[in-house]
Amino acid sequence: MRSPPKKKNVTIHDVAALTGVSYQTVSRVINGMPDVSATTRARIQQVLAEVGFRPNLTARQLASKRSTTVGLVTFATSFYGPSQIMVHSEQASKELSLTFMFSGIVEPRTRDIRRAVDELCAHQVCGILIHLPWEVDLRDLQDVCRNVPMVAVDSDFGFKCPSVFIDQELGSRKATRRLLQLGHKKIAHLRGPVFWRAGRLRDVGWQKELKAARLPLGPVADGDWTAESGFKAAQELISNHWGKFTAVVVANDQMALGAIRAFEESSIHIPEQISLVGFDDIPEAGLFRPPLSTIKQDFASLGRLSIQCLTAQVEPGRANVSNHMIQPSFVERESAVRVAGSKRAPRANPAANRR
Amino acid sequence: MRSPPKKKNVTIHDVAALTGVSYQTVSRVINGMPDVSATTRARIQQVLAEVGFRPNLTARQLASKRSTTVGLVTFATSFYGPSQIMVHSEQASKELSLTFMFSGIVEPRTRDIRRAVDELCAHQVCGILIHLPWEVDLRDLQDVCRNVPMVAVDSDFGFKCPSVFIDQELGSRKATRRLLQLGHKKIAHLRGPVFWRAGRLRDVGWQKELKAARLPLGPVADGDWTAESGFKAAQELISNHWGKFTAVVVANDQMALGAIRAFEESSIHIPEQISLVGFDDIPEAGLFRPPLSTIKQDFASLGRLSIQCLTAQVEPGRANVSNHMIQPSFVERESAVRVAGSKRAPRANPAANRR
DNA sequence: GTCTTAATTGTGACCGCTCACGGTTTCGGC
DNA sequence: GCCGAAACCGTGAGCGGTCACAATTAAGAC
Repeated sequence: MRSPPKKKNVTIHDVAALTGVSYQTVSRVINGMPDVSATTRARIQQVLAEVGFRPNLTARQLASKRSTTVGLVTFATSFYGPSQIMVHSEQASKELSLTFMFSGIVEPRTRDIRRAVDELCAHQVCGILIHLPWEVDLRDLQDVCRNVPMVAVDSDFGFKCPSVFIDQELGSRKATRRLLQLGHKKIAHLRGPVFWRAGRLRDVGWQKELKAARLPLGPVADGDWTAESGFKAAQELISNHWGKFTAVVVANDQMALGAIRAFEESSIHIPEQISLVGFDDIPEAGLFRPPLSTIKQDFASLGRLSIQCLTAQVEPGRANVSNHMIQPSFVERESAVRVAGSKRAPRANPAANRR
Repeated sequence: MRSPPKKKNVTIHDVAALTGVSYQTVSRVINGMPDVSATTRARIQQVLAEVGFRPNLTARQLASKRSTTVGLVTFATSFYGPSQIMVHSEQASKELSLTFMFSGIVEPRTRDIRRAVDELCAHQVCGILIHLPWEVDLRDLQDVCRNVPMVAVDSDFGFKCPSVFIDQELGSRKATRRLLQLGHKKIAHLRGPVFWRAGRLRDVGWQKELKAARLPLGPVADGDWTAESGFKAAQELISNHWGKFTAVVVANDQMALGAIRAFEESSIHIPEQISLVGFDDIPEAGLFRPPLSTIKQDFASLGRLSIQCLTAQVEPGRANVSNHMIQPSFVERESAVRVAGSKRAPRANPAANRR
């Protein structure tokens, strides 16, 4: 499991010997410090390149007590959101030339999370990104939090912590609102799991938007984010609540795919009979039948802001517990149309939005 | 960018002082070494827990010249395959309690790859996993390869290197073969980009299987893995090659989704008129309309084998340039059926395979 | 020419830990 | 009562860097 003693790497002492200067001078040119004459600097630089010197970052980290590594702990990486977060925060850290350490956890139990955080801390990361899509109470992790800079990425633990969110509730409201604009009055909801933050907040958004419009809540069915669960939930809606809705807000695009299939199997036409809007805007959403109107989350910004929020804690102006909030946007396609018998025609040319 | 001097962490010297023993003794109990009396061991262990001691892995790594970190460099993480590889190799490394470092690259140019590898080496990883879906010639990276253990994950550079593959060609042959079994004689191919290894090999597999059956190659159209490109490619097939195929092997499931839509827009029924088989078995494939018959790749095994292959290089029995090959499997659903006017009925009950 | 100052370069200590030994005890055996 | 082997515990060095100085040299100033 552990690698054996390495074949020797070249060290600054080696190049110092080769150049006939002291190791400190070599260190200076490596770090671009002043106080080295142009000629020796050039000489050293040449040797550096020749021997392919690569600084030992663990040694540097140990000596300098500074780190250029960030860690991410996350969960459920097989889903679209978490995996997007992973990819984009890595990219963002790369842009700032930070190395990226990743620790996935299988079950969001406190001890597993603590283990992941500990592992990262043991490696002396300069900060930790945490994305926990479930709503878990991590108050007993608060001590760890104070020990190392961290930011919650679209996650909410029981305690205050610098964080950056995508406004799930707003996204869901936008979805519902569009349906409202299209004249729908009876709007159902295919929920994600409500012990997921996103699941709960999207549910809340749907509710609030309907309440704001002084409309009753439509029927609800639950899923688990998968297409299969969307299929089943839609069947449930059909058999138990048929006639009680003309549109449905679906918690994510995969479930929407399953739902579309369920409606089709019951010979219910989308969007003629039932309008549908999804959430996520996965790359395939534009090629569903019909192309799916949905809510787009800007994960690239999320990643970038998260890293910025982290580095901000580390640099001069101390930890301003900032709470960024990113607004998702509505993407119009063809799965949601004006309710039958309503006046205005649906806006937008959906064909342009296939992708 | 770099974190400032940390607030002091507890070190083995601290706990040594607290317990009244030498740092070496503390080190011994931390590492579970013998030669410590049960009583002092217990005492130290207690203090260890009390102060929440966390060994500084960078220091340990530096002193011991051993590492427990593996690195992955990869590309195009937004696609299904690469992201699966990322997730599963992380899980596999976690199972062996190795820490996972990740370095994505934006463009598979030699210098970018070299930079990523260098970064990982600088962090003294004990080995590197490389997944490069493009076919790039990395022979001038060979020197680096010799410096640190590495394994190619479903990738082929210009030089010999321990590696583990999924047999793309076989997968494609299996897809084609099934279509053949169903009586199809004119089989088209919606290719992925052929500068991707998987794209090329799947193309080759399709060709070889047809040749083995002494059948002519059907028409071909190219895509770029996206659903949108599959849509366009299928349109091309329809307008330029209609009548010249009764089935099509599609290079991945996303493209298949697009293709299905294209056929449907032209009022061509799947599978009654055209049979289709995809590649990847993405979680949604079972909810396509019709549910997609496809080829499943076992990424979990790929990840596990990759890590094993890495650690094998590090441990006793030296680098046997092993080339594992994982066989993908055919998943029967409903998008491929017996060609019209052919005898036997299609096998398997597709409904059972929805997910 | 000597002194001051700035520009270079070198030295010792140390980061937190491991490694290879070197000391003490303890205790049974004769 | 002495010896030797366990069993236990401690010491010094060093991993590959950085940091805070000290030391040397070069360049001006008078």
